[in-house]
Amino acid sequence: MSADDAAPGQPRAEVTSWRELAVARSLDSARVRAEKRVQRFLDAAVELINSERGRDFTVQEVVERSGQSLRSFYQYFTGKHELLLALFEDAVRATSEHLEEVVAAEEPGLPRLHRCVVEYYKICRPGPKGQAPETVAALRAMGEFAQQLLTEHPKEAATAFVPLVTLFDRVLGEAADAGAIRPDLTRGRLAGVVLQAIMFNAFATTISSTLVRSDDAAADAEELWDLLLNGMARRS
Amino acid sequence: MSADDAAPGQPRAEVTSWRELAVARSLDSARVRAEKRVQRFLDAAVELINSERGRDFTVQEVVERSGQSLRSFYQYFTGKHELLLALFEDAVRATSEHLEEVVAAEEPGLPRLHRCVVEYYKICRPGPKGQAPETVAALRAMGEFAQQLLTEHPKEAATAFVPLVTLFDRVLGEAADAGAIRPDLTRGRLAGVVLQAIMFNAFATTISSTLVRSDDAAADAEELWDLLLNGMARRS
DNA sequence: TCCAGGGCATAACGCCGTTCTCGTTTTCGG
DNA sequence: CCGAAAACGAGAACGGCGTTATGCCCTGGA
Repeated sequence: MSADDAAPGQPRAEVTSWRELAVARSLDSARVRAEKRVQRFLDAAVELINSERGRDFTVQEVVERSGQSLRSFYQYFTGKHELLLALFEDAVRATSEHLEEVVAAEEPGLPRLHRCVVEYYKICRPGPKGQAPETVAALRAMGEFAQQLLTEHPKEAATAFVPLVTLFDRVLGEAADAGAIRPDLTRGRLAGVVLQAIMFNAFATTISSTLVRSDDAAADAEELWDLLLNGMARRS
Repeated sequence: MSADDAAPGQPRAEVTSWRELAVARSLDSARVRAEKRVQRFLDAAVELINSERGRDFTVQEVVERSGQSLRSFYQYFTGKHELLLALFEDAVRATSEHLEEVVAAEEPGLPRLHRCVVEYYKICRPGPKGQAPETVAALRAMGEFAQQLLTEHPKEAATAFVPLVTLFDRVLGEAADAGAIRPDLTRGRLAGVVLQAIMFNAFATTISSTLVRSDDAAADAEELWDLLLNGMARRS
């Protein structure tokens, strides 16, 4: 998938001969065409996935909506799994970029971390309220897939989550530098644990709906943040 | 499905005539037979589900392994979904009973809560180490289904989780009575949030495997407990 | 003995992911 | 502009799986 797979092994100086340029340009034009087609599949899938009865869309539907053919689909994706993976990676990337923008407005340290947690919670939480871009909203619908990916293909999952993990790790690092975070916690792991706690608590808000009921996403987000920050122990 | 659907609408005194007794006895015997058959299906499914390549077993396999027929299967279950639901309910029930036993040995309050959290983490965490009864171990393999259930059928999910939620709520209540828990947290919700945090962090340990790697389930359990209890904020 | 119901085996149906075939269109070097 | 090669579209076909339907056997009670 990478652009620079020209040299198949041999170490070679960066001779930019006209010949190579021509080849590269030819390959490039083919590649942009291919990428355009792939993108049409991805767009169609995104439309389907956050279209009310999403998530369990069929390959046929993607093909029809994208105005292409089944043959093309299997020429670009080895299967539905790979499409979902690409979708998920895009959603994670878009989400982390979105978070990056939103969070930049807060001052580094605890306020930024707070905003980060609450905003991510709101993105993951299902509900009609969502003016986020479609690609970001798609993340919501992929909770189930995320779970499956995390358990069945940990390697791929970890790769897909990299943008979000690094973002959280960075923001956590800023907060730690500001002296707001306990210094005895394992850095890298904390980001993952916090991310998971937010995601899955937002995805499934109803595990204790027999005891408590809530429709206030903002309040739930704050409560989760409070729990993550302060823990449940009574201060001594 | 219920046994007492004898009176189809009319209000009737509890006349225990011999006629009704006979009918009841006949129905009872039919019911125990039915329950035996259902149990055979469930047992077969449990065997399959924690048999290495579990989770995605087929209805045919369940039927074959149980030595019964497809027809019988669809006579007792409306579909595969219902089988999974029954399996899940059993797993939750068995797990909460198991936890109840283990936890009874600890003194009420924080120690019991700690044990509860750590033990539940170990049950949910995948891995070769598991001398827990089969029914309990089955819970591990149903992480994906739990997620699906939580998002697509919140009502059923909440019902299925009741035993675990009430157990955790009780233990949390004991700890709160002992003065170890912040009194300003919403009681019922806390149980659900804690349960979810443990479950999904145990199910998917690898979200940040690009940063940190760990094979020590006990240490991870303690770390999660520490985070839940004390939060990530530096003590003032 | 008879017969009705429960149960088994198996075929069949529909959905869906995936593969294959065939005929057409597009691309690209010369 | 041409011709070969690659890409593409439309749709049939295959296989797995959940679900339903059919036909036969075996048992148990009148």
